[in-house]
Amino acid sequence: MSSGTPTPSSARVVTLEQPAVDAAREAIADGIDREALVTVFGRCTVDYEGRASSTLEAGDRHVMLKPDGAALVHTDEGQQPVNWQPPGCTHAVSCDPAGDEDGAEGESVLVIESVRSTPDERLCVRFQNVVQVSAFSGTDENDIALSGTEEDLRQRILEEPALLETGFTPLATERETAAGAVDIYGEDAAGRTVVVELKRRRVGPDAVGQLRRYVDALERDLHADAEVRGILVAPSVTDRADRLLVDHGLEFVSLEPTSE
Amino acid sequence: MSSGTPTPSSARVVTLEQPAVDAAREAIADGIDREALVTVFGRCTVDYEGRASSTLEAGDRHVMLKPDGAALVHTDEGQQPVNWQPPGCTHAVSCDPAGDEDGAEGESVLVIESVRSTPDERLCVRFQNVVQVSAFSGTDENDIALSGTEEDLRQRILEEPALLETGFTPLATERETAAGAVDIYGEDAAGRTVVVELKRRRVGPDAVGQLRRYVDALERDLHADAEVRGILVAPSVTDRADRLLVDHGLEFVSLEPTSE
DNA sequence: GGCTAGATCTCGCTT
DNA sequence: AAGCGAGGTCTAGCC
Repeated sequence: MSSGTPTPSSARVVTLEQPAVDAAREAIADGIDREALVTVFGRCTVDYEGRASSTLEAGDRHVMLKPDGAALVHTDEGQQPVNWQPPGCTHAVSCDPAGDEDGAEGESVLVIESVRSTPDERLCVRFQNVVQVSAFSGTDENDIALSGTEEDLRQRILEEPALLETGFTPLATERETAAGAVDIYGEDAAGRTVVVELKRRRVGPDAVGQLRRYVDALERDLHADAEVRGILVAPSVTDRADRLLVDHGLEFVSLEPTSE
Repeated sequence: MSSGTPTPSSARVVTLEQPAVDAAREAIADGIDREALVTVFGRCTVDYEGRASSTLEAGDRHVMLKPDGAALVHTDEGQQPVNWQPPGCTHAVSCDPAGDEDGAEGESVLVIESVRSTPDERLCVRFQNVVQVSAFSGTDENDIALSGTEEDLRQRILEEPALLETGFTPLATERETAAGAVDIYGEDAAGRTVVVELKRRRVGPDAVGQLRRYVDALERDLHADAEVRGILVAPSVTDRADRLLVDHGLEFVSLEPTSE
């Protein structure tokens, strides 16, 4: 399928600049129908109601509607969208009479709504001015390959258990306890039960609490005076987390997800 | 400053469709210089190296470069970008000889790099085909107004402490302990110290661990046999969290951030 | 659908 | 710069 020359992309775009409201509505509706990725840039207000509720007065923003139902409203700042809707929403576009101070005007505004249920949530973007509408179609067959995750750290220990400590033997991953699944369950050189909690980066008090719950649960499960060791594995810990570890008789081993 | 008619937006856009590599490079560089919000859609590969590392083979994606240094790479699926760079990065755009199988070709590809330090991180997007380049300029003076947050829940209780329980008296918010700041610190009708942990939504085991740490820390701080009550306030709790509450002698009060 | 925990979490705040 | 916790977190996996 692939040749020496780059595969010519089948990607397409339809772009409108400064469109009239109705032309914008049509282009957006068409893009949604064609399952394109639709973007709209212009001056708009944004209202959200659902798990919480929010309002945002007029400003120039970039709106992205994805064919899977996701919606994103971006300002010129921040990595995160100022408003959004998760995948699974239904996008709708329409024209409304301008609901401004002068209701008698013949002007109309472009309205984009993204709605979902469970939970009921609605995002409404009203454009006073549309600067650009684009509808992108393309293909993306490839998934991202990521390394340096907690899963990599787990693999590293399973392949070389001595990294944790000499004589450590992993017996299970995701072993279930009354408090939830343990990252690595095993035993030490002396045959004592070991619970290992993995974190890909420096950890704070939360991770200690997690490990503590697993150790407590296992000590009950395994009956009586069973001694269960809890080991937190991470690149490093904060001071407060370290104090908590000591207070609760838990241990720490410094390891990173990947070697170097 | 604002009149009866909608303020004409000063927002502008420069759009190129199917640009030659060098024209794309120039438009993007110019947009970055002008502190515009720049978007590029086309077939690209993406490489990331930093806190973790990732690679992504060719596909059609939407790239957004923000003037604050943020970079986002979106596919047609998901609310989250497949790759990104946080605000504070430096964006750079250039043309490279096509690094494909046939190195002798005169073709060149468009390369966008976003780099930051602390931690050292680099994102590199290589476009085989550029379908559209846009550079948006606009203004956004307004901040979002959000309600239904934990802060709203706090205000609700401070204004009507009896919502927690009859006779409750708040004494401080964000009261510092050895384990961190407590959401609400107060005392009950009998004069006993009360620690309140707030959550805007249904909570699991984590929140119980948090409350537990605060109560433990205060019992040590306040000396000896001081009895400290810990109350978790949230709309609801999971079964496992409820069991943990009971096990550790903690209490639960059901409250939502806003009244209906 | 709910529960649990991870994430290159991001973001804001405080030290 | 680091620590800490909130978030409309989102997302994946499992039950």
